[in-house]
Amino acid sequence: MIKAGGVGRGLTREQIVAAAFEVLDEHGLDGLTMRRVAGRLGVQAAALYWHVSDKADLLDEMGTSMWRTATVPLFQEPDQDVARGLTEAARSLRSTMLAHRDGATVFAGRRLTDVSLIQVQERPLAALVEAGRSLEDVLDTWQIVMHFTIGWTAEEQGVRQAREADPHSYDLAERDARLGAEDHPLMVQAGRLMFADPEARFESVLARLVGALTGNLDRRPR
Amino acid sequence: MIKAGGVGRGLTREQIVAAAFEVLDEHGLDGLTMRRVAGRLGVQAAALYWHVSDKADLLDEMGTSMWRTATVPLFQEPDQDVARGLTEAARSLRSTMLAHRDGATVFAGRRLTDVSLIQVQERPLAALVEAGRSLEDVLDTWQIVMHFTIGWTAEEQGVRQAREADPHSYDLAERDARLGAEDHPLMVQAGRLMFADPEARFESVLARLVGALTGNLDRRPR
DNA sequence: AACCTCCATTGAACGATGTTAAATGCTGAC
DNA sequence: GTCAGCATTTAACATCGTTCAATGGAGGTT
Repeated sequence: MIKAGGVGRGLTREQIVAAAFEVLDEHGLDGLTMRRVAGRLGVQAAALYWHVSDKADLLDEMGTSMWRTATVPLFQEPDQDVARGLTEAARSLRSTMLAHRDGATVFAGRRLTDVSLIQVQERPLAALVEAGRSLEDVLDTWQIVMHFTIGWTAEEQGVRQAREADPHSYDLAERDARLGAEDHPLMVQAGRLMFADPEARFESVLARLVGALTGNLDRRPR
Repeated sequence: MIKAGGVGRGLTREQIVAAAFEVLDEHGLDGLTMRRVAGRLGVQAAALYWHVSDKADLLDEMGTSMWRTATVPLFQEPDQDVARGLTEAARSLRSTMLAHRDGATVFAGRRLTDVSLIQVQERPLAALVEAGRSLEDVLDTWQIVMHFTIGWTAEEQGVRQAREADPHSYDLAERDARLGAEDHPLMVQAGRLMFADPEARFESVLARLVGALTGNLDRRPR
């Protein structure tokens, strides 16, 4: 039997994770089964358990992998501009989550164990501290932006995928009717805002958040 | 057979949801099975499917229920103080999620369908708008705080439960060793900050966020 | 070249899960 | 007292994660 890697010699954890992402993108999180992952590698399901202790272990590794690719840009020389550094990090995290079906859900639930991923944060944090802020301050800012980005993207992706599956599901007129449009004018208008051009809206809200957190004194956005 | 409700008359969706929460608190999200929920009601698993179309449907209903109790305080006459209104909402949401095992995970993943829960937001949003802000502005603020709270609480609860299961798992000394303490002084110090008194830390970060979002912008024209 | 050892995978099975279909019981209206 | 239809049971299916003994094979040793 020819192995997917081509080289033929035993599986690796990375190959399994890669195959798992392919299955995820194709069948979604509910369709991500050990047998399917194994099948894609030309192997029986039980073989995976030599390299991976659990399905949870595999999912953790997937989350870790996403965090790894999301933080790659942060390895570049740290940005002196605090606001821009935060913005870049948030953008990168969002796009890595959006790159995979159910990516936000997979990422959000997992616990990242790999120490190197914690170590990654040393440099960007140091850059912020050097900019004259306390560590606690920097930590708060960092975590606020990260958590906001994860939560935001999770919802954005949920809406996206529900729309792809059934374009009718977020139909505005129907929403208005269900809502009782005349009694809830604000929510009607809010629907217009929330479901239009997610890219632009994320950028706008992110700019607002980062601006508020870093003190947008010299900022004249756009 | 005596029904759990006591009245004996057919099951209700609410009873099922209540039983599901009991199972959730006792066995966690992984142990939340249809048979166990049914068992707690003195009923066979298949009986649930008369009232509930799916397990996903049940989970959605659970999320909706949590959102409902979280927004109860917002029904009181809307707070004129924008900052305090946001703070109250965030606190309420966090404590509802913490009230159930894996509560944050259950809540975060779900899609809320019940229109009344969207309608709830009309009043607090109106209060904010009346305070002289644009709807878009208010919506951004609201969503930032909500998403931050969800993401933050999910992580907080993850750490909490991991510690309960194995107090060793977040041991600081061990963490330092794994990290390479001398090479990552900031992350060492960060660990001290992050894992101490979650209650106080949430309050502090929330105050910081709400302050940044409302404080300097309150009087500023958009 | 034959042996042996150990790593990696197979084959087969187990229990549990979500879900469905038909059969059955029960209740309230007539 | 009969009947319709709502609600539940019984029984089964496919599939899932996971385990375990058996097996294959590659590489070093003799």
